Amino acid sequence: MERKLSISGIYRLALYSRHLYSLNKRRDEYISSQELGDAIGHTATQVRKDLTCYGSIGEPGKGYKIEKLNAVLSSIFGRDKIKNVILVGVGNLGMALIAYKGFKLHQFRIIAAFDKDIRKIGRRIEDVLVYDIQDLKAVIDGMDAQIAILAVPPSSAQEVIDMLVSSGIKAILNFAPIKVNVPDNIKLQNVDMSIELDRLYYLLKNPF
Amino acid sequence: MERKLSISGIYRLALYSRHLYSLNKRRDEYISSQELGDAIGHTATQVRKDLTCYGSIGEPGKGYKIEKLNAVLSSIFGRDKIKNVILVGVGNLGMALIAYKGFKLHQFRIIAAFDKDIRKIGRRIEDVLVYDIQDLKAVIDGMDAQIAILAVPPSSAQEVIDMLVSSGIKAILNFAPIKVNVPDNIKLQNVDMSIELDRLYYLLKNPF
DNA sequence: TGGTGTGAACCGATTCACAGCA
DNA sequence: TGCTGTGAATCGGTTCACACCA
Repeated sequence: MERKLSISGIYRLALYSRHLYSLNKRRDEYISSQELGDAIGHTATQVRKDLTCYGSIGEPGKGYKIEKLNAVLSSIFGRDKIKNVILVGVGNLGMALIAYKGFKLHQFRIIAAFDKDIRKIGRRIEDVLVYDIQDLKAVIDGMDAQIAILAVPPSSAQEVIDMLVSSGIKAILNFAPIKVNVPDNIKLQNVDMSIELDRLYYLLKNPF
Repeated sequence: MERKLSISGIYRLALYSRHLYSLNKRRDEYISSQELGDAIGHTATQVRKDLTCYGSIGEPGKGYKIEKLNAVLSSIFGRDKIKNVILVGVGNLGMALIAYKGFKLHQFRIIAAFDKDIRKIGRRIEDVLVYDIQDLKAVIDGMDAQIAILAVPPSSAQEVIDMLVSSGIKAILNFAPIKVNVPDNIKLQNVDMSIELDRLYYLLKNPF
């Protein structure tokens, strides 16, 4: 049980886990690092390096026992339990996120939404109730939610982040295209969709 | 005009560009690598290294002339012109993307949307007309669009990608959580929102 | 003095090469 | 023979240290 997994290693681990999920019903008992690598677009060596972080799961000459590997990865990503998530910002993006099937598929469940717009508060979107952002702390107090998705305009992002942190949220997925600050002990992941377009445009204009 | 910019370097360059935008009206004529670095969360050295890729823009003892640096970065990211983008998949996410202000802000404009659902075809969402995906090639033939945003379910992602490629699209921003294959000359950028949650969950459970 | 530009050193991640086990 | 596990080599990106310029 080493502790030597790069940031992109986590990414790959999640991809391995998903791939195993997708071939759940397959008859083969084993999968090789080569096949797993091909499936997600990485080298066999890379796969083996990543996987040895969690002990010697593979068997020389045979490969990785699918059931066993699946169990290990599922445990790492908590696939066996439902993970509660809250959403702040019920605009277009927020609503799309509530409806997004991908979260449910991986056992993430949005259990509450928050907004500051009176017209939205009290509404129910796909079973998710929208609360007043002012009641954030009170509402999530009894809920076991450590992760928040932030889909508010850039102008109020930092303010809401501070509220989340003081309400006990431990990890934030931020969609606001702005640099926000969080204390060291809070995990932050930014998704900036328009900057991805910038990158594509750059690659388009600067071929190499 | 070196050609030595890492993949994350492009990212940072876009951030520099945005920061300059945000202080457009500032009186200072110059900005130092230190200040620019602080603003986006990187070191001054990193900023200087990144910027020298595009020639000696800075002035020793003074810093970078904002106007000049802004012009260089704006040119790199085509901030001066409107860039046409098409969207495929008008579900919840697709609609949210059409409404997303961030794209407009950076001069990306969605000029056409496509879906295979009869009920959606012909509708107009925020000025964007939804076409039949079957008509993809014919519709975009006269349009100057090289970038596509893909927001379809995983099951049809690869099929649509192939259509996009054969219709002349050169870069794709893919929101479908699945590994898709494109020819070498096509630029691809994946955004997988649920895998970001996986990562956050991992960081939460494996503090280091 | 204050700040850029840049070769050299460093460091972390990936790849190579191969020992060892079924 | 086939495939894992892993030290060693390599690669690329970041940081350091400093020459140089206003």
